[in-house]
Amino acid sequence: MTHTGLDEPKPRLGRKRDHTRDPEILDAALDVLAETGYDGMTIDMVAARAKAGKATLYRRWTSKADLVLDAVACMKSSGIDLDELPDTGTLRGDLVAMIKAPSIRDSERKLNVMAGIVSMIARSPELASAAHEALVEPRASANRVFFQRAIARGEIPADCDVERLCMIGPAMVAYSVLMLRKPVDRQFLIANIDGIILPAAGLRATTD
Amino acid sequence: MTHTGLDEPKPRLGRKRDHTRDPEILDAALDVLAETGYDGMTIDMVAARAKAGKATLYRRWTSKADLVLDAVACMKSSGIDLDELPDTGTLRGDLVAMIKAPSIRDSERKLNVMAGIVSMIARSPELASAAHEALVEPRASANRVFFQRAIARGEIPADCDVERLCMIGPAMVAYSVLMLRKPVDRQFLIANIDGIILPAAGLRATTD
DNA sequence: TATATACGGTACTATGGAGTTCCGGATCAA
DNA sequence: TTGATCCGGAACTCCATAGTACCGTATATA
Repeated sequence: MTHTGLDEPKPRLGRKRDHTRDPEILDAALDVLAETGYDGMTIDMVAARAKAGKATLYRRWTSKADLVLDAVACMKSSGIDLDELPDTGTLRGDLVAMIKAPSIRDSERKLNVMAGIVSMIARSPELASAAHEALVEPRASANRVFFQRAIARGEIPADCDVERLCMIGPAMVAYSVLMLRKPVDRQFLIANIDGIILPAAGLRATTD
Repeated sequence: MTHTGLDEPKPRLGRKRDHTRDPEILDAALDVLAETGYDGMTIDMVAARAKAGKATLYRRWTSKADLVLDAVACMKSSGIDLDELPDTGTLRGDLVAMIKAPSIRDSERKLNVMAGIVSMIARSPELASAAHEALVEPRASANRVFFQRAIARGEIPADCDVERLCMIGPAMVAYSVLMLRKPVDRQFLIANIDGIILPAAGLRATTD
């Protein structure tokens, strides 16, 4: 919700800027970004999608790059809430509990946004870290909690390579969506958990 | 090496087209593609890199899209040779034998090319299938051979989900390079084999 | 009510790159 | 040698889009 637009100075007179529209505009930008990629996206498209004037966009963001950076950064606060993670008592239960229709749609959208900016990322460290914070880190953090809980419970060995285990799910989803262009479903995610992640964590066939 | 350029009709008179330059030009296109992405790449860049004239490129390919499509398709014949796969007698041996410095460089280049065209792929089915054939399928095919051999030997269960197992390695590499922007090394790949792939295939700690 | 600024919308300018044309020189066949 | 076609290179046209300017209108303060 917070963004880095140039909205700090408080002018004294005249009509106030309608900041309630910022999220709508950023959301429109993300839609266009996911559909056409960074270079295919035009400011006119975003303005039209948000039913706003092009000048309005340039009043709030200095450039296309600035708008995209802000839009990507603002995805951080959507989706996974680290304070409300499931806690089912088992590693498998926690991982499965993360599979919900809205969560699948959310991660698919994030990946399409990622697809639209990957080629930029190599040339823009700012965008790279924004994308990492907003698209990669949230899900990795959630997984980290689950695996550390499982270690604390003695459910899996303490010398597990947690960072590597955290990658498996996101890596398989990203590969399926971006490389194979195959949308993921519940069955795919469950099979990843039971067929790859749990065995890699040292757990054999599920008894959950 | 074979490409889809417009080189069929044999003109009768005058100087012949120097087809030995085609691979150099396509290779230059791949370099630029990997460095700047599809939209960042200009025909002038490719021509300059290949020390060729822009007109020469347009004599051979009808458009930028055509050139890129051909360049991507031609990667198919580089890298993995399905007729010369290692056969060490164990699944782990085969997988480890695929890890070689040139192979790592090759797959890193392929992934950077992929990064440069992902956003196009959603809108160009032709490019999508070319990329799949050249960048995704070769490695998956090699892995398929290894897992099927292992099943035939009775080394791993016959009801293994081979397609899913084939994805793990490429998915982890792609995630590391594209999402985490972390180049892979031998240690990373070995850890993936021992920590994820073999356990998922039903093999416990390595005895190889 | 008067003033200042935001709004959505349209018209404009400036820039960069796709694709074309033309050049002098090189290389083939006859 | 000649004529056709290639080559690398440079100069060009054309178009899309980033970014700006201005319109009439809406909404805030004073």
